[in-house]
Amino acid sequence: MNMFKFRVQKPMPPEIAQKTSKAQKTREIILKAALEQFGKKGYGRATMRDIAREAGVSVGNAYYYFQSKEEMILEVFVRSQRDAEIRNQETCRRTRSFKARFLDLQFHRLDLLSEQRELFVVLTQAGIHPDHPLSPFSAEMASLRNDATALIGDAVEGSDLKVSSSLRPYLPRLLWLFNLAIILFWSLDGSAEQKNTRRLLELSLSLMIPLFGLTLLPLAGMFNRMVIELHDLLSSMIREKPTPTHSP
Amino acid sequence: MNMFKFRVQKPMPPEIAQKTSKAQKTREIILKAALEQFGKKGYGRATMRDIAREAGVSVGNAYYYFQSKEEMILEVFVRSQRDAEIRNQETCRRTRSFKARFLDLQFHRLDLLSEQRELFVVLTQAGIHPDHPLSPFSAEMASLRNDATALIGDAVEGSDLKVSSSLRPYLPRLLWLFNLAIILFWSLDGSAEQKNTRRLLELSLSLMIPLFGLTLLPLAGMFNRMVIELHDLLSSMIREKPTPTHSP
DNA sequence: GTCTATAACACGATAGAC
DNA sequence: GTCTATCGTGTTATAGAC
Repeated sequence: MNMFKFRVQKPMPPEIAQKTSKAQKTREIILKAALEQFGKKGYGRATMRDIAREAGVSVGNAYYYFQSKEEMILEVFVRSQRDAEIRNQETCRRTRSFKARFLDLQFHRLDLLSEQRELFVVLTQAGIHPDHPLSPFSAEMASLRNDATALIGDAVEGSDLKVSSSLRPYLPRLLWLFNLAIILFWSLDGSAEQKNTRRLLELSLSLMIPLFGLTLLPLAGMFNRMVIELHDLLSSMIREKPTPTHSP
Repeated sequence: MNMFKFRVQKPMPPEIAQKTSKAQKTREIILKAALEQFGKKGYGRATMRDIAREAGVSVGNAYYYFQSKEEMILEVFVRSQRDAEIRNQETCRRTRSFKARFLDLQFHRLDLLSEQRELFVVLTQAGIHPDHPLSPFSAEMASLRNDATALIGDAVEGSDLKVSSSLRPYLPRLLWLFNLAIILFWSLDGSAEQKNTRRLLELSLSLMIPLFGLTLLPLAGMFNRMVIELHDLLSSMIREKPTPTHSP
C-alpha cells in the first residue's frame, strides 16, 4: 500500500529463514493460509489478521516471514517461472514457428495468472513504481527478469522468425517488454476470461511479424537503428543495480 | 490505498458544494494546503491530518469536500486539461505539421505534470485499476477522456498527416491510448528531467508516421483492418457506463 | 439544508519482550 | 522465532453549529 514508505532498514533479506526446517514449514503454512484467504475474500479484503489467525500464528510472526502483504504474491509468481521454463523447452522442440512458440509461452503464462487473477492485478500495481521491490524493473527482480528474457531468447533462437541480424540481439528484451505490456492489458481486461487479451496477443503478433520482415529490406538501416534506440530507451526503465543512496 | 474498497454509499456526488461561495473558498483552501503538503513531503508522507491542520480545518471537513486523498490529485489534472485546450488551438494555427502539433501537445502536458511529478505517479497507479474512479478508463472520467481525445482529433484534422481514410476515424483514440502509454513511461522514467520520455515521444512518432504512410498502399487493406481491430480491442478497456451493481 | 468538528474504526506495519 | 502491545494512517459515523 504505502508506495513511498520503503523498507530500507531490512535490506531485502536475500533468503530469509532458509535456516531451520521449522522456519520453512511455518513460512509455508502462512503462505498457504494467505492464498486461501486471498482466494476466498480477494486480496484487498483479506487482512493480515485473518491470514495470521487462519495460519495459527501472530501478525508479527507473519511479518517476520514476509516483508509485506504484497510479498506473498511474489512467491506465487516466482514459482510459475519454473513451470514456464519446462513448458517452453517442450514447445521449442515441437515447432519452429516463432509465432506458435511465443503465443504458447504467453498463453500458458496467462493461464497461470488467471488462477489467481486478483493477486496479480495487485502485483501489476507495484510494477508501476520501478523502485518498488516487486516491480519487474527493480534491482531485486533482476534474476527473475533475466530468466524470463532468456526464455524468450530460447523461443527466438532456431525459430523461423525473419528479422534483420542487427536487430536480433535486441529482440528478447523487446519482446519481454511487449510481454509486460500484454500483462498490463490483461490486468485491465474486463472481457470474459480475458479473451480480449488473447486476441490482442494474436493480433499484435500478426502485425509485428511482417514488420520484422521489412527490417531485412536494404533501405531499412535507418529504421532499424531507430528501433535499437527505442530498445535502449525502454530498457532505461530497468534498475540494474541497487541505487546507492547516501549511506547513513 | 485500499484499491478494492469502493465507496458505493456516496454515489459520487456530482457537484459537491458548489452552492455557497464560502464552500468554494474552503474547498480551495484545503486543496492548496494539500498540494503544499504533497510538494513538501510527497504524496505518501503527507497525511490527511497534516493537510487538514495546515488548511485550518478538521479532517472530517476535508472529507466533506474530497471523497478521498486521491481525489485531490484529480483536481489538478482536470485543471491542466483546460490549459491544454487553449495551447492546442494556438499551435494548430501556427503549423500544419502533425508531428509538430502532437509533440507540442505532449511536451506541454509533460511540463505540467512535471511540476507535481510524484502526484501523478500516484494517479498513474490508480489508472491501473479500470474501475477505480481516477482511472482514465473509468466511467467517471468519461468527460475528461473525451475532451482529451477530441483535442487530439483537432491536431489530426487539417494536418499534413498521411494515412488511409479508413483508419482516420480511429486515430484520435489510438493516439490517446498512445499518449497514456507515454505517460506511463514518464511515470517510470528515472532519467534527469524525464529526458528519455521526450526522446521516446520523438522517436516513436518518427517511427509511426512513415508506417501511417504505408496504410495508403493498395495492398494495405488487410493490415488496416487489423489495426482497426486493434483499436477496438484496446478500447474495450474503457468503461463507458457505470456498471449497474445490485441496488441495496 | 449547508457546513464543521470530534471521536472512533480498521487495517498495515513495527518495537521490543520473551 | 514468536508474541503482545501499540503506532500511524485513511476513512467514516455522527452529533451539532450555522
